[in-house]
Parts: sequence; structure tokens; C-alpha cells
Amino acid sequence: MRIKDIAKLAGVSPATVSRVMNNNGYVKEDKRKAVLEVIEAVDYQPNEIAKSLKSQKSRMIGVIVPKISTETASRVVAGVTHVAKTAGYQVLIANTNLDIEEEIKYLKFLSNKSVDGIIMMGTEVTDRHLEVMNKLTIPIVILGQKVSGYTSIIHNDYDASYQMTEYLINQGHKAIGFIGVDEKDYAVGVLRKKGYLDCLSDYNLNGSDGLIAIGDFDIDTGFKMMKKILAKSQPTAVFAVTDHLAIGAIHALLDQGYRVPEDISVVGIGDIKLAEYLNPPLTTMHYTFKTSGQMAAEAVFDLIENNAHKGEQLMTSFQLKERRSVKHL
Amino acid sequence: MRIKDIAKLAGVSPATVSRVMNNNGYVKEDKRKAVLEVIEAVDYQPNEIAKSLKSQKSRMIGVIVPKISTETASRVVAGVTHVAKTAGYQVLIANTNLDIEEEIKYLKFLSNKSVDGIIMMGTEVTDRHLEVMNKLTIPIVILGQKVSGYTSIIHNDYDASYQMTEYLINQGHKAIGFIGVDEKDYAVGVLRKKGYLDCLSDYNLNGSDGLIAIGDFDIDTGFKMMKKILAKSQPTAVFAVTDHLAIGAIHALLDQGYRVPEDISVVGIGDIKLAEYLNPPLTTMHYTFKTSGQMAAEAVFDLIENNAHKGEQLMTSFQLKERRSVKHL
DNA sequence: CTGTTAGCGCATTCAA
DNA sequence: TTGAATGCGCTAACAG
Repeated sequence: MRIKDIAKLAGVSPATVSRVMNNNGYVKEDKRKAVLEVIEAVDYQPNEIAKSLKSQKSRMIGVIVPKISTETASRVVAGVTHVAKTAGYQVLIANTNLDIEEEIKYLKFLSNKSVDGIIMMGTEVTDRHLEVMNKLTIPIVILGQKVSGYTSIIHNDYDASYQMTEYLINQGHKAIGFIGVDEKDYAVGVLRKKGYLDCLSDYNLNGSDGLIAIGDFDIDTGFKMMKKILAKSQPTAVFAVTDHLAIGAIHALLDQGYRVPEDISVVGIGDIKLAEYLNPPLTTMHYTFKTSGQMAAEAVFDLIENNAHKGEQLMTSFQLKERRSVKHL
Repeated sequence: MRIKDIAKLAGVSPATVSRVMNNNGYVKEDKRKAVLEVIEAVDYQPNEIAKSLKSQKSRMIGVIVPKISTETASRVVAGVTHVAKTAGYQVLIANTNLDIEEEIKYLKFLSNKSVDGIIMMGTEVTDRHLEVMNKLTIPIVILGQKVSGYTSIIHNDYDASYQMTEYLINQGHKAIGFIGVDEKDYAVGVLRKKGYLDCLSDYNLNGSDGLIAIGDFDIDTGFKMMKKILAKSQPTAVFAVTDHLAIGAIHALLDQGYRVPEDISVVGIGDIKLAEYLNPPLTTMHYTFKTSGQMAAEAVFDLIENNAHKGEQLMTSFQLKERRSVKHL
């Protein structure tokens, strides 16, 4: 059913149908009514693709995520779809499974006007990314990493990490272990580590090598890194940079016969949904991933529709969730 | 950069450029080379929207999910995006937040050729849904519910539930509580309950009213329903129809001073990622949500590209994960 | 106020 | 083997 058919049925021209559908231009009341009736009767739905070709806008945005099945990513996407809906946009998901080539491929592919804007949830942003991003003609916002020159939504990783470390110190801990990730992920790998190190140093504490272990993002890494730390040192608390890592660490501890938090305390960052249902309930920093997604979406729409200033850096808040995985010494 | 520009740069006609891009028709080798060089040089990306308008195919599929931030949904979407990628399709996400009107709206909206096929992750499939689905001209596959006449990917909820109940009975349990959900969700609300009831009956056991509680899908419901059951009866085991419900139940039990599984055993269905890291590690039925998503995607593509027979019912497997939340009596 | 025309970028006739 | 012309469905410009 095309606009032409509706026009014929209503006894008007296609242009008139278009005018009533889009509520612009003058249309006499009786014709408008006639058109509306036909539209109603046949449940006419305009062809969005044709509209896109004409208007050079697709009313779609692309979201590039490293791994959709992750709680973080799905919360972000929930936030994005939420504001996209009220703005009348559709969202296209590109799941890259952390493959940089895939990310770049999608960056290019999505750009040929097949979407009006892009939100990229970044882990690592390389020069290759930048090169492609610089050629993009559509707005892009980066979520999770700070990229100068591009609008970014970032989590306050440094402060969150610093404050978490400080919290542990305030609870009387001095030997604080650290489980981190590779520095290729600047936000998580570098910033969270720096927050920890700086805080330690500010309190004249020592982050010796034996207390620090670096690995991947998964629970199993948390498990292994915890054992590695235990082999070299005797922390009273361990700060894992993600909740999953913390869960792995707790299990390693339990496995070695330690009690948490009685013998060793453990904290994470992120506040996954189940954090409070863990045993012990995990003390962690609550991150507002859904809100980040919303902010990112609002930022792209602002860029798309209002030609907003590109390059703004928005920072989301975090909040300490004190639960029961830390012992006050 | 349009096809016309490339043509000009390469000194050929747009038609020739189109021929080399799509590898069809005859093109003399030197011209082909010239075109390829220009394409390479300017990194030409064809306009997908124009292609779609021309071909009447968008190479996109829509996925309607009740709530993307849910582990189940995000695993399904991971499966869908995975096979979509290899098939060269993009996926459009429509997040309905369990709003039936939204589902219907998207069913209509996505259909106007803006996608080539739809995967709907269903909770409740009403007559209104059916009415709209019947008018659809593009293929649709339902995931999670059985809808006759439509290709559906279903989980074997009845058998999973029956076997879980039987497992509990084999462990010596006779008073088995049940935490379920509303029957509007046929698969989870009706089938899983029926599996439980039928099994009980086959073993001449009694699913008295005091042992059964029905509520929503969230953890808190599990908590409340568990307390409700405890107020009326004294089960030795409780079967919750989802892992989240089971987690809530465990917490209610702990809260009342019971030990799990020493005093009361608890099982769930789904096998969320953290199930094995819970305390106690949760015995549950492993469901293959990512595989379901893959199957659904394969099914739509089959419908789209090979005009496959519509109405097939595919059932996914499940597997008991015996962990430590059940005591052998 | 309304209809006719043209063109968005592409692939596909049809001629040459 | 190639190019010119056409049309996918829509909306904007222009004419009336």
C-alpha cells in the first residue's frame, strides 16, 4: 500500500496525502477527513525507507557494544532505547565481541547515512578508531572512555577508585590488594589503578608488587589473580576493579579457607544487580549504567537535531554501597 | 559520495560502477580495475537506504524484547546478533518494557518494509498480537512461546519442570513448595506449573494450596512468596520457576533463620551466569538462551531467503545443573 | 488550498 | 560490454 494508492482511494493527489500525514501545508478539512478515513480503513503505514531516502535521515541511531550479553552493556542499551523511544528513533545494535576490526567495520558501515548518529561503548580507543571517526560525517558519542574532541560520557573512574580505596583505609586496612585489568582499557585499566595508587600514596601506604595483579574481565580471572596475590602477600582487604572480579576473588578466598570479610575484606566496582544477594553482600561502587546510556542518547540527539557543540565531556556519578564484604579493623 | 561521483572519477557510467560493486553483468577488466581503484581511493560506501528502496529489502531484522536489561533477553540478543552478522544482516532492537501496546506498535512499525523479518520474544501473546501478526507481510518468529501457525522457538518448559520436580522427589523430598508466575505467560506461568503438578500427581504427592505461591518475576517476589509459603506450610524443598525467584526465596529462608540446603532445599530454572557463584551454588535447569536466539535468527533468515515453511516448532534443550542448594534426604 | 513535477541514490531494464 | 533511462515511495518546490 503506497501513498499513491491512498491518494486514489481518497480521491486526492499523493501530495495531499503526504500533507495530512505530516501535518504540514494547508489541506481543506473535508479532504483531510477523507484521507484520514482511508488511512484508518486500510491501516496505511508509510514506507520508512522511502522517507529516509528523501529526507536523508533515517531516524535510527547505531549503538556499538563490546558484548551485549554483559550486564553493563545491556543496562546501557536499556537507557539508550528508553530515550530513543521518546525521541522517535530506532536503535540498531552492533555487537562486536570486543573485536577491534568489527568496531571499525561498524563505524564505517553505520555511517553511510544508514543511521543518523552513533553511540560507541568503548573499551579501547585506538588510533585506527580515531582515524575512522575523524572521517565520519555523522555525530558520534563515546561512552565509557574519554576521547578529546568527541562528546563522551564517562564514569568518574579515578575518583570512584580513589574513594573506594580511601574507604578501605578508613576501615583500618593498610595492606590492600588490587585486582585490575589491562591498561588498553584506559578507564578501567589505567584510571582505576591510578586512583588506588594515588590514594595509597596520599596515606603513605604501599602498593607493593605482590599486592597487585592484572588480568581479564571475567570471574575466573578474579579467582586466579586472588590466588596469585595470596601466594605473595597477606592483604587484609582486596579491591577488585569490577564486581565480577570481586566475585572470583571471594571464591578464591573461600577456596583457600579464608572467611570474607572476617579474614579478608573484598570490594568491587559496578554494583551488578546481584551484588546485594551475594554472600556476603558485596560492598561496591554503584555505577549508573542505564543513566549513562540515557545521557549518551540525549547527547547524540542533541548533536543530530540541535547541532550541539561537539566535544563535551559528561561525567556520571557513583555512589558507595556499603554492604557486608568489608570488616572494620 | 554517490555512485555518480565514482562513475565520473573513473570515467564510466553509474551503471558500470553498480555492476562492479555487485559483481554482476559484464565489465571489461580495465574498467573494473579503474572503478575499484576509485572506490578504494575515496573509501566509497554505498548508501544502504537507497539500496533498500530499490531492492525492497533492508537486510535488517527487528527483535522485540520485553526488557533488554534482563540476562535472558541479552543472551538471546547475543545469539541473534551473532548469526545476523554472518548472514550480513543488521539487528534493530525494540525494547517494550513488557508493554503490550508497545509490542503491537513495533510489530506494525517494523513491518513496513523497514525490516525483512521479526523475532519476537514473547511473554504473553494475546489475540491483539495475533490480529496484527496475521496482517504482517514479513516473516516473524516467536521465541519463548508456542504460537500455532507461526514458527516458534520454544523451551521445553513442561519437561524441564517435570524433571526438576522429579529430581527433588528422587532426593527424598515430599513436601515441595512452588513459586510460580502469572498464567498470562503461558510458557512460564502455565507449563512450568503443570510440569510440577503432574509430576507430583504421578508420584502420588500433594501440591496443596499452602505450598504454592504465584507472583511476578523479580527477586523481591521470590522473597515474599517464600515467606507466604512458610506461613502456611513446612516444605523441605522449594521449586522456584526462575533463578531470580529462587534467589529471593533463599534470602527469605536465611532471613527466617533456615539454612539452605540443610533445612530447606531450593532450586530454580534458567541457570543465570552467577548461579554457580551464589551461596549455596544454585541447582537449576540450564537453558540455552543464546542458542535460542541463534535458532530464531536462523529461522527468520530461512523464512526470508528460502521461503521456508512457516509454522515450524523448534524446541531447545535443557540440562540439570546439580550444584549445592539441594539436600539429599 | 491542491496537483504536477522532480529528485533522493541505487540497480535494472533496454538499446546500442 | 557499456550507457541512458526508469522507477522504488516519498516529500518539497512550484504552479495554478
